[in-house]
Amino acid sequence: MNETAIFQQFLADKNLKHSRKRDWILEIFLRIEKHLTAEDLWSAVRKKHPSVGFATVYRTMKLLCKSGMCRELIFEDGTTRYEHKYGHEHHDHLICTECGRCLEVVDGKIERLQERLMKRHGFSPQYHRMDLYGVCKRCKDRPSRLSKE
Amino acid sequence: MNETAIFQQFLADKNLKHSRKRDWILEIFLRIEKHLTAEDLWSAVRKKHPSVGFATVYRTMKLLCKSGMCRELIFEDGTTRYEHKYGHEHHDHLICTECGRCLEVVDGKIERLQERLMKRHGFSPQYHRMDLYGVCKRCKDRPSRLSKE
DNA sequence: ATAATAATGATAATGATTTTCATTTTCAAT
DNA sequence: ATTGAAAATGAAAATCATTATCATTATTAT
Repeated sequence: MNETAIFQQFLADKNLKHSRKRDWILEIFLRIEKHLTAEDLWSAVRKKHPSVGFATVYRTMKLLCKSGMCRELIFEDGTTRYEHKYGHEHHDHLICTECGRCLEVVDGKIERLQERLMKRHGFSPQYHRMDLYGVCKRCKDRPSRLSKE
Repeated sequence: MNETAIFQQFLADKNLKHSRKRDWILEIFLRIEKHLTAEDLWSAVRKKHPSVGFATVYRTMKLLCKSGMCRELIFEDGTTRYEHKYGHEHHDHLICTECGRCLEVVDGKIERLQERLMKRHGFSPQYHRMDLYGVCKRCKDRPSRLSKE
């Protein structure tokens, strides 16, 4: 089952209705492999479908989250962004503080140690979030960086 | 040098003025070893000093952050909270999803692996944030939990 | 004490998100 | 295809946390 089918199934299960606008929003969300704000997504959607209001984008994103198609992330700078979840199971983030580039990474050893750390403190592990910040190679090598400092 | 002295020094260095209200806010912030919202802190301050307005609390928290006395954290639920920074150098969080209890932890092995992971991807590590969510022992053992599920 | 400047409280403004409500769509039953 | 009930929608208003404005008050160096 692909993302669209799963979302349709989710709507059916909840006795919600299928709609063309939700299709459009999901379609465009899936096309863009970035961490988008609701605003970002709305402007992308409007280009093709100017009739879609921003409230519908917000409402649809909540449904996409519930259906497992996306995940809402609040970053250190306070922005709320959405990332693809289906087919991107669990991962952490490696974020460049210069250009904002964001890599999805997983490290099995760290995952195991996190679990051990929780258990050592008497916790039953559920989930976690790990964001690692630094300067990416591209930015480090860029000569323009020197003049900044 | 203690927190108060450091803050006074910070103000002096920036040619900012010392004030009684800032003292009160810092004093009460330091007394409460919890992750407080600005609202939480304001109500704690008002109990002793009803003349303090909320804008002053917000303004003072910004200064406390800049002076290294506190750190602003945005949690998964979207709330912005402040934690003590001085004398709590770097740590990660272990959060109970039932009761909200929050432990500060550090694991040297994880720290080292995080650094390695970043370097492997060409990043120069700067800082990171790791929040581990689970159910704490106290909540796990509480019989009232059974009836909830 | 004075003058200059920063700090403050009350209030207005902001920005992101959510809610309301009148209208339009969807969908299942005819 | 038509209908009717329920859900979805857009536009505007409401909300919530936070920040900015501005007239007044407090602090500090002189």
